[in-house]
Amino acid sequence: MIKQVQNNYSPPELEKRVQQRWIETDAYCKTKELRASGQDYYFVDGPPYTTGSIHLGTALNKIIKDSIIRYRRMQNFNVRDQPGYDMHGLPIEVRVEKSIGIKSKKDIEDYGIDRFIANCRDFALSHQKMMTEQFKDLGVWMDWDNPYMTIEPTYIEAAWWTLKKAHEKGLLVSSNRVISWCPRCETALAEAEIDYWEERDPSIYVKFPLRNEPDVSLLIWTTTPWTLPANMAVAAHPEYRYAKVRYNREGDEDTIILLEELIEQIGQLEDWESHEVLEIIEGTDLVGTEYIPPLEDEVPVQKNVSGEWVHHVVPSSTVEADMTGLVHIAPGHGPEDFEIGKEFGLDVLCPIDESGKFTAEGGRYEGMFVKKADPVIIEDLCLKGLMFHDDSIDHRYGHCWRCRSGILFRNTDQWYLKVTEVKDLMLSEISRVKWTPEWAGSGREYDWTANARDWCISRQRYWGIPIPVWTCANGHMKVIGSRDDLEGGENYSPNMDLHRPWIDDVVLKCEHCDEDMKRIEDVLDVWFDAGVASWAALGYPREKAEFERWWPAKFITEAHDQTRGWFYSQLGSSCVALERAPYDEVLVHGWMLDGKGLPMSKSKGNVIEPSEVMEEFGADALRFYLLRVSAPWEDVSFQIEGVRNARRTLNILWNVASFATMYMSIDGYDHLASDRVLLKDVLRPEDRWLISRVEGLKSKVSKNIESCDLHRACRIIEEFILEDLSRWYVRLIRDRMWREANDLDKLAAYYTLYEGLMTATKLLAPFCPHITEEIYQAMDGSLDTVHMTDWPVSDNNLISEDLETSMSIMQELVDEITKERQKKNVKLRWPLQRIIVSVDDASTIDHILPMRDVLLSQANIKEIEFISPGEEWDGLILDAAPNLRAIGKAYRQLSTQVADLLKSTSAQDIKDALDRGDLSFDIDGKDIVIEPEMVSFSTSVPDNYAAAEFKHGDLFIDFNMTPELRAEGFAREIIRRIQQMRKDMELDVEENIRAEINASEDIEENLRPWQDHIMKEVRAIEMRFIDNPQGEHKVEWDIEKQDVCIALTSVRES
RNA sequence: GGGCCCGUAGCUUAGACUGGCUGGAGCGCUCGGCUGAUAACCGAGAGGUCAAGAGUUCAAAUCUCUUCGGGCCCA
Repeated sequence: MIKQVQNNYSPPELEKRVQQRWIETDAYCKTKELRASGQDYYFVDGPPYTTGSIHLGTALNKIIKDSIIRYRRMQNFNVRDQPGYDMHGLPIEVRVEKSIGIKSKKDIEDYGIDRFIANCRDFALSHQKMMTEQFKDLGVWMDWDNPYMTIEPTYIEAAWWTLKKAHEKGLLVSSNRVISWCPRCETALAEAEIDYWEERDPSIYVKFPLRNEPDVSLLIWTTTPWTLPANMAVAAHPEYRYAKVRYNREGDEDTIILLEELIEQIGQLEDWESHEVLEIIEGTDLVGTEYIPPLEDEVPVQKNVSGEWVHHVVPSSTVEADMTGLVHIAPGHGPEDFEIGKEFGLDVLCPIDESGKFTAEGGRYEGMFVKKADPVIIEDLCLKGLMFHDDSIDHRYGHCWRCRSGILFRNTDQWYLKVTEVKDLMLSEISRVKWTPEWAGSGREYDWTANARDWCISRQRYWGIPIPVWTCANGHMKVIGSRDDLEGGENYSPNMDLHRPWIDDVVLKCEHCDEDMKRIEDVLDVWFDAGVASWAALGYPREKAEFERWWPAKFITEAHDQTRGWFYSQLGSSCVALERAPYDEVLVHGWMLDGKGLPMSKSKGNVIEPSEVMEEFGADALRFYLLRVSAPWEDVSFQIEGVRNARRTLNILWNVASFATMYMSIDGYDHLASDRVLLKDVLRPEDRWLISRVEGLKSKVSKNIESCDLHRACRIIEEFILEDLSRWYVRLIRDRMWREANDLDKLAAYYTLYEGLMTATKLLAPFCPHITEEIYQAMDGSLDTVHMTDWPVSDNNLISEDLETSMSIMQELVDEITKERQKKNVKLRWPLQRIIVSVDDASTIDHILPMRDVLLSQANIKEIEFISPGEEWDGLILDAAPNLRAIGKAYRQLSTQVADLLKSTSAQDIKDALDRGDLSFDIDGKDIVIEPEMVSFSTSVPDNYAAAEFKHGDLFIDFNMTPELRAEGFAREIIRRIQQMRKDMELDVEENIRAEINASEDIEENLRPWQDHIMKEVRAIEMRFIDNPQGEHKVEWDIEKQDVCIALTSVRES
C-alpha cells in the first residue's frame, strides 16, 4: 500500500523520525540478522581517540565507513561492524592533569596514581559515550552496544600477547639509546608522536681552541647551546678539505679552522675585511686534533671524562658540507652523536634530568631548564671570547604532539620493537595490500616504512597498557602474555584492574633464581594499542574461533595522516606477531579543511561543528555533500553552500516521491501486485527509455563504489535524479497522471516511475540512509528498513542504446524549439502547426519516429515533417544574386543590364535554366549566355518560420497561427489559470468545482469548442460564461492583453 | 631541504592515465519564462592568461622540465 509522503522535506524532523523508527523496529539488528548467513566481511574501525567531540573530519571518516558497510550489507555480505575507541595515552593524561590543576609527574604521584587513573578512565568513558551519540546522529549504523575499547582487560591481554610473541622472536629489546623526550610529560616519545613546526632558535658559531695552539680554533655551529656542556668530540668529514684561516680587520684578528669552501661565507658573518689562508688541511689529517672543550670551567665533569677520542676530532661521513663543515658531538643529546660516540668509545654524558633541567653534572647550570640555560651559556661563551658569531634562525623543530613542548634528546633505557628486522616483510606486505589511491601505498606507506627505525614503545607514564615485563634483581626477565601467566602472583586476583598502579603491586617469583620479580614501571606507546586492534577486537588470543573466522581485515579506511599512524602501527605489530599485514584493502581518505583550504583548529577559530550543519540541513545532506564533493582521497575544503546544494538535490528527490505517492496512493497502485507482463506490453518508448537508464545506472553506481570512487557514484545518482527522473520523465508523464484509475497507459507510467524512483532510492540508501528510508516506507515498506533490501543488479537486456539515442535527440529538439519560441515570444502553451526536420542521416529519422509523440507533446507541435538527407526543404526561399565580377569579365559594358535582367528574373527560373544548361538573354541583339559562376544562390527562411540547427541536421519551425491553434492556446491559458486558483484555494486534487467566467466575445468564441476539455482538466462540473462571475475565489486575469475574470466555487460532496 | 598529492570561471568541480572540433557542468550573478512535484523548475547571458614559464608535437588543460602556491608525511 503506497502512502503519500509528507508535503515538505524537512530533514531534522524526518531524520529524527527515521532514527526513532529504527529503534522501534529494531531495524539495525534485523538487518544484521538478515545477512548473518552471507559471506563474512571483516571491517575494522580505526578507533577515534576519546577526547572532545567529533569534528567534520571524524564525521567524514564514519560517513565513508557507514556507506561502505551499508552497501556491502545490501550485497548480502555479513559485515563485522564493531566500532572502536582509542582510550589510553598521554593526551588524556594531559587533559586530566589540567582539569585537576596539576602540572608534573611528581604532582600525579602526590595526588595518587589510583585517583589519577580513575579520572582518566572517567574522562575516556564519558567522551566515548558522547562521541557515540554524535555518530548515531549522523545516521551511522555500527554495533554501538559492543564497541572495542582499548582499556578493557581482553584488549590489554591482546597487546600483552603481541609483546610476548615479539619477545619470543627476539624482537622486544630494552636498550640504551638517545631518543626524543618531552620534558613536560617526562616521557619518551616515538617518531609518530612528534609534530614539527617553524620556531626561532639561537644559531651560534662557537670556537673550540686547539689544545696545542690555543690561538687557533675549530669552528662549530649549533642551534642548541644547551648541548655544549655535554660536548665530547668534534666530527669532520675525512674526505673534505679544511683550511686554517686568519680573518683580519683593523685592530682585530681571529684564526679558525673550517671547511675550505665556506671561507668567504663565514667571513661575511662578522664583516671581516680580509682573510688569509694559512694552511689547507685534509679532513683525514684533521682527525685526532685535540681541542679544549669550551665550557670546561663551567662544567667540571668535562675534565673528568676520559677516552682516547674525548675532545678530539673524529672522522664521520655523516658530516655535511654546510654551516662550518665541523660538527659538535654530544652523544647524550643526539641519535647520530650517540652512534658516533659508541664507535669511538666516548662517554655518554647526559647532564639533563627527566624534566629537562641540568643535574649536578651540569655544573654552573645546575637546576636550569635547558632552554633557559641557552642565553646564559651564550653569555658565558661571549665573555670567554669563544663566540665567533651569535645569531638566530627560524627552522622546523619537533614538539610533543600533545602538549606542544619542544622535544629534547636524552639518553635513556627504553623498550623497542625491532621492526627494522621485519622491515622486508612489511614492505612486501605493503605491495600486496590494495591501496586506494595506489600512490598511498606504493609511495607514502612504502617510503615511511623503508625509513623506519626501531619502534620505541615504552612511556614513562600512567594511563596506558602496562608493559608486561617483570624483572628480578639478578637481571632475569619475564614477559607476560595473558592474565593466566599472572596466576599465583602475589597481590594478583583474576578480576583485578590491569592498569597501574594495581598491576605494579603484582610480584612474581623468578623461575631462574627464585627472587621477587617486579614489573618495570613503563606503559605502552598508545599507538601500539591501536596497532593490535584487528585481533584485540576479536578477543584474540583468548577467543580463537573468532580470530580464525574473521582475521585478517578485508577493508579499512582512514585519513592520509595515518601513514605514520594506524596503517603503520597495525602493519608493524602484525608483522611482528602474525607475520603478515592485518588488512587486505585500504582506502586512504582526505582531511576536512576550512573554506580557505586550511586545516580546522580550535586555535584558528575556524572549526565547523557537524551538529550545526546537521541542524540546518540534515545529516543526509551533510553526508551527500561530503561524499560527492570530491574523490575520497582528496582533502575537502568545506563549503556550506555545497551542503545547501546537496539538500536541494535531496529535496528534488523528495518532490518526485511526493508527486509519485500522491497519485499512486489515490489510485491504490500496488507495484508488487501489478501485472508486470501485461504492463510491459503497454510501456511507451519513453517508459522503456527510463528503464534503460535505470538499468545502466545500477551498473555504473556499483562499478564506482567497487573502485572506491564514491564521489562518482554519488554524482551519477544525482544526475539521474535531477535530469532523467525529475526534469524529464516526470515532465513527460504528467498528463498521464490524470487518467482514470485503471487506465493501462497510466499504470505503465506508474510502473516506470516506481522503478526509477525506487531504484534511485536503493542506490542512494548507503549514502543517505534517512530520506531513502522514508521514501521506501511510503512506496513499499514490505521490509522493516530499506537497508534490508538487496542491492539492485542491472538487467542488460533492458538497456537500449537506440532508445537512449532517440531520447537525447528528442531532448535536443525540444530544447531548440523552446529556445526559438522564447526568441519569438511564443509560450509553450500555444500550439504550433508543424516543424520540418532536415536530417543529415536517414537513421536519425528512425530514431525520431518511435518518440514522435514525445516531441509533439513536449514541444506542443501538431505535425512533424522530415526532409531526407541530400534533399532540401522546398519551403526555403531561393535567392539569386548576380556575380558582377564574373559577368563583368565576359560582358564588360553590358554588365549592368545583365545584372538587372537577372534581378528581375525569379531565382527558381534562373536555377532551373542553369540546371538545364540553358540560360541566355538577348540584349540589343546580342546573345548573352549566363554561366553558373555568374550567379550566387542562397536560401532564406520564410516569414513566420524559424530555423535552428541540431546535432543531426536542421530544424524549421512554423510559427503561423491559425484560428484553431489560437483557440487551443486560449483554452490552455484558461486551464492554467484555473489550476492556479484551485491551488490557491488549497483544494484537494480530486475535488470538483463550478466555474464562472467573463471574457471578451472573441475569447469566449475561442473557448466554446474546448469547454468540455477544460472542464475535464480542471474538474469542473459546471462552467458558465456570464457578465459578473461570482464564487468563493475570484481573480481578474490578463491573458494576451485581454481581461478575463474567473470565479470558482468548490463543490464538496457531502 | 626531501617524498607524495593538489592547483581549471567568484565558489565547488568534469576533462588529464590514452594529446585532436568552440574546455563541460553545478552554485552564485544579470535578464526572461514556467507553475496541481512548486521553499521547485526552464531558457538566455556575462564570467576562463586551464597557477606561471619553458620544452616536445602539425596540435598541449592533458606529456616533460622549472618556478610559485596549498595539503599531508618526513629530515
